[in-house]
Amino acid sequence: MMKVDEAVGAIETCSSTEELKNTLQGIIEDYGFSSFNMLDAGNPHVDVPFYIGTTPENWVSTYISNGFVHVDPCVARVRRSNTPFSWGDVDVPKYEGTGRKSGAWKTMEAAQDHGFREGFVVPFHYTDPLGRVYSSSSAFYWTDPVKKYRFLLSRKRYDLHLIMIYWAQRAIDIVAEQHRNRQGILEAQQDPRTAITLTDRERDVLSWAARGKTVADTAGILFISESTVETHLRHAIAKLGASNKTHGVVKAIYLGLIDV
Amino acid sequence: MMKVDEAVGAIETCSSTEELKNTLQGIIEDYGFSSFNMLDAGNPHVDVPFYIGTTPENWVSTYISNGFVHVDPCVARVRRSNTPFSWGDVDVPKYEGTGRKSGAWKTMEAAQDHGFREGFVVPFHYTDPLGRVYSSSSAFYWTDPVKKYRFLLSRKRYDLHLIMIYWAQRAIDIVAEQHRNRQGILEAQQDPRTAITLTDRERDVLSWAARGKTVADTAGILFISESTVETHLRHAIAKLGASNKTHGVVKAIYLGLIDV
DNA sequence: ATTCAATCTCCCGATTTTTCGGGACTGGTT
DNA sequence: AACCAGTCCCGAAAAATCGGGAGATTGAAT
Repeated sequence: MMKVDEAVGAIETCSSTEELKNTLQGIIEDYGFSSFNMLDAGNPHVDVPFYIGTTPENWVSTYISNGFVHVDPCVARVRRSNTPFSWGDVDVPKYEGTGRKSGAWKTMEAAQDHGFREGFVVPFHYTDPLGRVYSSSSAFYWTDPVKKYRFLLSRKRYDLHLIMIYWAQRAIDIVAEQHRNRQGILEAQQDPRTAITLTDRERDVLSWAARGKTVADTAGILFISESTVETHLRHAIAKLGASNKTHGVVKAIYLGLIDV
Repeated sequence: MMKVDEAVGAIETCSSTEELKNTLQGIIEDYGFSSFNMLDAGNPHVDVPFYIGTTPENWVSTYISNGFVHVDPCVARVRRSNTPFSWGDVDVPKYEGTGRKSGAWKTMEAAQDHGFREGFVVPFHYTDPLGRVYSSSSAFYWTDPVKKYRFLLSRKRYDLHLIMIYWAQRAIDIVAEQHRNRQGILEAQQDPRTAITLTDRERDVLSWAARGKTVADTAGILFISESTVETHLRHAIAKLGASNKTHGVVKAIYLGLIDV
């Protein structure tokens, strides 16, 4: 079996989502899983979130058409958790044999019907270069006897976690890069000669401006006069080639010059 | 040397922050590091963030009294990254040899002065059970020759990453539990990502504002009166709970409501 | 020791822009 | 009928922008 650092190395050399998908499929088959998928779990109200995976088409379409994203107990847990878990460990409100089945219950039942006896889910929370936060859910699907799964997991749980973290990261990077290339937002500024450098104070006033503070507020916070804040702000806006405070703040954020 | 799963096992049995601290100190000494710390890196405007670590008291006080939290390039990188890195790989705005030193440069210089030759930083982004998102920065400090560090890292980088993830998680869990006991249960807030819906026009005016356009500019572009643009802007700012145009634009970007 | 450039600090006055509180009319949808 | 999105207006107060100027401090280079 492939070692963890070999697996991660293989993942990190991938340059397309297709390649990435095949690489991971190879790795997890090694461990005994049948397929996997990874989806953006950030927003419960989106019907068809971002998705990559190798699970059979009929399972994907069942999942989507039944709106399981909204009720899947695994996805719900992923949003509030950081530790990997098995399907078997998720507590689904017991079906009492009477009344209506809960959405969570239906989801798990449908997975069983598709031959998935167990699954290993890895939550991954991450920030993009703008500092925006996302959550993703990755699942490995198991079709063999559960007993074998238990044995595997007792020994390889951390390996799987680590591999999935690096895989998810790589997937995000590739998608983000494609998006950047399509939109052409952030080129140009790579040349160190033209690179913009703000002073500490300029960054300070921009950061506070980004948080909605007025000049007067910022002056109070930084313990300097309003005139000084205005001066820093003017210099920063000029350096950034922006046309006003709002534009300056947005540019600074996109260039990674300030955090908010 | 302790195996990874043993280390993680040891971490997961800890029940107090003190115990946790000692456990990790033992583990990293095994790897050759001198000390470590972990701090909340959520936002750059907090003076004394949550902190646990074993770094010498004089380094901690230097770090705090100089306000390095605000300018530390490692912390800045952690906020927008998910992959571990070494201090040596952080690009500090080159010191041009003239004028003042930037805060980032001063921070790295001070670390050197305290005998830290290298460091390994692990970002960790996580959600608590209420769905709130945090970022933490963990650093392992190295005082031996750098060459030995490079060698260690080439072989143990993933082990260190994994250990730190589980450690950070355990630290958060313990602190959260103590906090709950003291303060009672905090109510979960609505996820702002799903709660706010802007109308098409509101998004339009915000997008143009993000590009630096004034109300008059936007009115010309959208072919509507200035009054209308103002109205849309006011509504958008109110919906976003922002305090002015700049704040509104920043919030909208972070919530993924507008693209620029 | 001197010079130099960058940074940080502060002020003035005039103009432009934003912000805030109202209100009002239209055209769809539910 | 009620609601929402979109459109438009008024007036006054608050804030930002612009283009100057100017002294203090700092760290590096000659």
